[in-house]
Amino acid sequence: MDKKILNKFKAVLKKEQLKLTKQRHAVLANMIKSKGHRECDEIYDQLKSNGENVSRATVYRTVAILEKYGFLRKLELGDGRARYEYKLGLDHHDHMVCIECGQIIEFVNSEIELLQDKICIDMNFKLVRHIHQLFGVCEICQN
Amino acid sequence: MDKKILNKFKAVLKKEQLKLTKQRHAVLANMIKSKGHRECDEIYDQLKSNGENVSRATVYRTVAILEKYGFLRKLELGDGRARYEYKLGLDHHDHMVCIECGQIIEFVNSEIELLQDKICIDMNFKLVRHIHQLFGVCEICQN
DNA sequence: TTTAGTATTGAGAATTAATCTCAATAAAAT
DNA sequence: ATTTTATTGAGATTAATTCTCAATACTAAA
Repeated sequence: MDKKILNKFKAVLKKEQLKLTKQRHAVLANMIKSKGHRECDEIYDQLKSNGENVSRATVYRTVAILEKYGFLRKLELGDGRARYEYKLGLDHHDHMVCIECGQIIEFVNSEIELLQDKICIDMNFKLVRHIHQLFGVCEICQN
Repeated sequence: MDKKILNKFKAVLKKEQLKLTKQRHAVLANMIKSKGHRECDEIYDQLKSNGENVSRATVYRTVAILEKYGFLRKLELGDGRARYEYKLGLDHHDHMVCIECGQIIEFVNSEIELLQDKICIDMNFKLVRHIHQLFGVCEICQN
């Protein structure tokens, strides 16, 4: 794992009086390696098949820590399962979701981001995070 | 209940070979009356305490129909419970959610809507619905 | 490096929103 | 009024997630 990331993780853990365990390391490493929009069970299965010993409960717990400290972003796509994507140091984007095939497409629009910030300033709302998801039919599924 | 709305509901039901039952009427009437961002259990409890006989299962079933045909909008605020708001004939808005007190504030921004439409056109994505939620700390909770 | 102190883990139970089942019932069509 | 068809309700079921707690693994201090 990249040393900078690992050091940041160590720093966060120390600050919060948490310990760096094999399991936590494995979950973070796995998220960094296979970028995507991933369910906990998927992460769990993949670690298992790599022979790494991590329980489902620990995956859930770790992913929550990683989200809290900005390593991961949690996505709720409305199908009852949370997804996580690695985000540390990457540019912000939002998501389009195809309601036919489930494909997730990323989009970026800085104008929208600016307008969003402005709304929050105007309404004296301290923005922490946001969700902007477009649901519809992707190019492929339209044919 | 407003006659226009009722007639539209009747038309939808007929087209889908569904029947207009006391229960369906009660759920719709309740949603129209008490506008807000409502959980199914809340709707259920309120109907119960009004002496109206509707089961939890029927509330869930009815709310799904009403969403499908544009009477209601479903909100997923990331707390694992779906909310519904009455929307028929009302202007579109999105939501800010205070992560301290849970308050839901509505906001409107037509510029963002336009940009959003443009993105979809550019990417050849047929937009059906969208979610745009801002999570942060509201004015009151900042003090 | 050993020990003492504290946090973490895993297996399975518990929780919880939402959905499903199916016999009894109610609405619509004839 | 009768027949046909959809709906309802009670409770069982599902499925994602969280919880429990004894056994285990990390960390810091001696």
